[in-house]
Amino acid sequence: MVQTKQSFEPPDRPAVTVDVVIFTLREREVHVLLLKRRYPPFADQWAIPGGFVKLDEPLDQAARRELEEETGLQDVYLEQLYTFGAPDRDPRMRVISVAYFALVRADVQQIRGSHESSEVQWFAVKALPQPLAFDHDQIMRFALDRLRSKLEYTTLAFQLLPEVFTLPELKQTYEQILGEKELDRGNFYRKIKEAGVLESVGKQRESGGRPAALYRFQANRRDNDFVFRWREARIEPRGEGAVDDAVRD
Amino acid sequence: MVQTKQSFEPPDRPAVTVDVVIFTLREREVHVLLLKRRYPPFADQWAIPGGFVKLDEPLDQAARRELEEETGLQDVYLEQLYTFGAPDRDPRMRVISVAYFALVRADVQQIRGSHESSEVQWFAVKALPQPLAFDHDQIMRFALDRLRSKLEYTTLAFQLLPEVFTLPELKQTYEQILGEKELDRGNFYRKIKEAGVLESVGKQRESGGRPAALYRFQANRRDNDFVFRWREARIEPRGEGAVDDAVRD
DNA sequence: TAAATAGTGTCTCTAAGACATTATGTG
DNA sequence: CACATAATGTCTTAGAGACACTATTTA
Repeated sequence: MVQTKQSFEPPDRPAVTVDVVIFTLREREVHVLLLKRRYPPFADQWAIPGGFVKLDEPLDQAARRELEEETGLQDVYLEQLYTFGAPDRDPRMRVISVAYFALVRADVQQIRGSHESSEVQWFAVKALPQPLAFDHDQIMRFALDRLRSKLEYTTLAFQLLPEVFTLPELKQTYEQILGEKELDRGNFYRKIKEAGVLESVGKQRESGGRPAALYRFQANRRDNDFVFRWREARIEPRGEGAVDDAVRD
Repeated sequence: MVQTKQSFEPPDRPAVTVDVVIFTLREREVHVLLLKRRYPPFADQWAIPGGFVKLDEPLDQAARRELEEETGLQDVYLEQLYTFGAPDRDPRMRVISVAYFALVRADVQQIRGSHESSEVQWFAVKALPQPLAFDHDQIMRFALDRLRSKLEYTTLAFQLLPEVFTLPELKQTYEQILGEKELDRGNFYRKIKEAGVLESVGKQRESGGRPAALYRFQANRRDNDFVFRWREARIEPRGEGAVDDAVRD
């Protein structure tokens, strides 16, 4: 940035916001948190939580602040997603939005009643209200695509589960996010176990049939290169272009 | 973004710029374009080209404009990289920079003498001036990481090569970007050919020994899922964390 | 003992990696 | 022919996928 010439005063400045797509697991299904707008534009439509970036505030911190305001949660997995800056995305003024997504553990999803907005609600990603306000449908698609593609080669899924979980639960989480296809139990267990990121917690738990063993995620084992890759769950490229390709705005 | 309450007037706004890391191939080596700053801050240091986003201008378009101003090129591969927004990244004021990277074909790298800045120069990525101005070292690292990781599963490399090229040239490009390791010729050719993205241009070309066959990239073949994946060229995770992980600013 | 769910074992086949061999140009 | 580089072929092996089988609980 910043050329050498011109007096360093940008003419008019766009506003900059941070939007955070917050994922969690509820009743074994992936959900996102949305707010209902009270005033125009897009009154009564659902929107991704977000707000202005303060002048002396890092972007990540702004995202964390939003997250904390809406959910009361800290220490959450947070990752910058993409920056959306179409000039007309907010009819009132030029707003550039740096989008983030967050993964919230299933066992701590107490939503603090937001002081800002009357209606805050978790929606299953399979049953999102349509359309969302602004360009939030697009942001949501980006977030889901990113989540899906990173599931393959990272341990992101563990960030959604409670601290202690069973392999069937983990498998179901993967299936939830990757789409409808059912993963092969044997192959799934084999891969996960070979990755060596699980710590057995010995206990058991009821579930109708044979109890499943409980595990904890071994975050410490940094030596592993977490590469889970399931061809069987391969995500077919979406119509408009690949997940992280080419140019968009 | 945008809450329901508060009067919709953000207090003070950060400036927003677009920075573009421009890659090309020169003398078989990967190069990036840098500008030398004439005035403080960071006077006489090299910087990634960039500039302010106009109030009614999409981000991508701002990036293309910068690219065109510096290189005179259009129709170039361009991809948004990441948004950098640390409050102190520019000592003069709060500047949020949306970084892009561009891949310029090797056969059209005539740099237009920029009207803005006296010194514009291509640097081999293996011999970059250090340190760059602002947080541009970080941006550069991001760009290289992204390029490397996407080489594995996309056809990005073709965007750097001239329209007609040989397999040895393609292989060398991969090697250049992925690091020092030499890829196995047999395995490389096999994978590329099996991907079915090459169109033979029959001709030959001198090179000391047996002439290599010429090929053209078959961009049209949209049916393929381009997945090149070389374990032999595996990129070892950098010290500070994986390419696209977790939180940074 | 039937139903339900958890967990393990095994076979096949693809494809990655290593490496040898052949092909085609020049001096 | 020697040399240089291009291109193809072959063997081995890891691992993904399919699927069968065993284990452990409740009704």
